[in-house]
Amino acid sequence: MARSGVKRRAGQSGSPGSVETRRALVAGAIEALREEGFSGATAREIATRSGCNQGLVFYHFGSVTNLLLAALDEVSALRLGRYQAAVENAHGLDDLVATAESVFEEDLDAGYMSVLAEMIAGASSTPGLGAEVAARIAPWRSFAAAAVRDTLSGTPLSQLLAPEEFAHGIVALYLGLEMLAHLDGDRSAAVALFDRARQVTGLLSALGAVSPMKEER
Amino acid sequence: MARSGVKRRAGQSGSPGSVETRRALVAGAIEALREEGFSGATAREIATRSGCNQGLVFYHFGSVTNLLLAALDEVSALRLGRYQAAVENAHGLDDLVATAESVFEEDLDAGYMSVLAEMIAGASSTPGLGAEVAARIAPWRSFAAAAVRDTLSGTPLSQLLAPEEFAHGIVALYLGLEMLAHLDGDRSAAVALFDRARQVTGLLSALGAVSPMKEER
DNA sequence: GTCTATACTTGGATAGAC
DNA sequence: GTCTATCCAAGTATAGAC
Repeated sequence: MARSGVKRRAGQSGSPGSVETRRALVAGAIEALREEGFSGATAREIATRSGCNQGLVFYHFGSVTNLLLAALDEVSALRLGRYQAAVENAHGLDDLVATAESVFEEDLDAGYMSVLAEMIAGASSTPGLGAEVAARIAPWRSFAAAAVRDTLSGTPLSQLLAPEEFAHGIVALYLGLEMLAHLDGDRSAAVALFDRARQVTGLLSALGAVSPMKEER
Repeated sequence: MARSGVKRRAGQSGSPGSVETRRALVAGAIEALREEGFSGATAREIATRSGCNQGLVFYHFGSVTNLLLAALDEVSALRLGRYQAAVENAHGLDDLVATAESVFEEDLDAGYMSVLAEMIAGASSTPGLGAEVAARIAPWRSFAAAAVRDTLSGTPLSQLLAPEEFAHGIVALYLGLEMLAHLDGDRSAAVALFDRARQVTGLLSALGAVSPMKEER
């Protein structure tokens, strides 16, 4: 129903329908995680959403957990690329916050952060899953740290805030905001917070605490 | 195994063992949510941890979901009381952050925030659960808002930060920090963040942006 | 490579004995 | 009020036909 495309005929010619099926399953897993949560992302649910058979989950991924991790990989890579591009185009702290807000809303719409949140929360129920999920979050932490470092470098704030610590806080805040927004289907509180943050950074810039860097280079 | 007490003999005298059993089940549910996550908090798992029979879950609470909500109620009331007491005893922004840190670590040790996080994440898989959980989080938001309001009132910062917005951010940050800390079993990043925050608030106080209020009244 | 059928397990929920 | 037994639905996983 929510398939991204019509499935190819099976066992045909040289072109492996395998790739198509794997894609469909991963897409279905993302959808299931997003809409039904970790405990609702079962092999049968995913198979239905993928438009393919339940047995294929195990043929291609060996277990539901592995498929969910593949889904997390997919989402993580996709979004990390998007964030990196967005941050690169942002000039100064002000613009960075504005960018953060728009990408946050993008995530909320597409439910990408939900996938992450569900996997983190679900990790406690499956032995070994925690480490796998943690490994997939590490790049996010370094990404956020690099962004913070770049933005603050050369400003007085860099003396006050350690990038790695700050980055961890940002990731945590994102996660929490998305969970709360998803819970009651109301993103207004999160949006208001971003707007307020922009006000504060605007003020900071005006006070000269933060120089609008990149565009002056 | 992790029972808080030995179970009383059943169907005895006038004193209702019912109360005891309900308590045990709620305690077991909290434990299960904390250690096995939402999807691992099954009737059988809870019953085992409670030291009582699986059928009693349904006799006393009608469904597993209802029991989990009762567990959330319990945890929420318990912790909200603790937070309120702690914040009342805190003087000024500095002390407030220090208090926040110690209570955060308390939560982490006892796994109270885990219960909340699991219920929020798990809400997506059970229709109607989201609203129930949201209703139980509302008091936290108001509490945090009141704390922010009290602390900032009369300071220049109160012009800049709206309590409700800020409070929402704090709740989200707490939630995110606890999820990340629980994921890799490492709270050091969160602790470092709190320490840094204390540094910043210390600096703010020194700059006179925030007056140490309550003790001057 | 995909589908159907099926074995096996676990979980929610109820009935009836005590 | 509690326990045992049991039903039924759902989930993981595998075997074998196509």
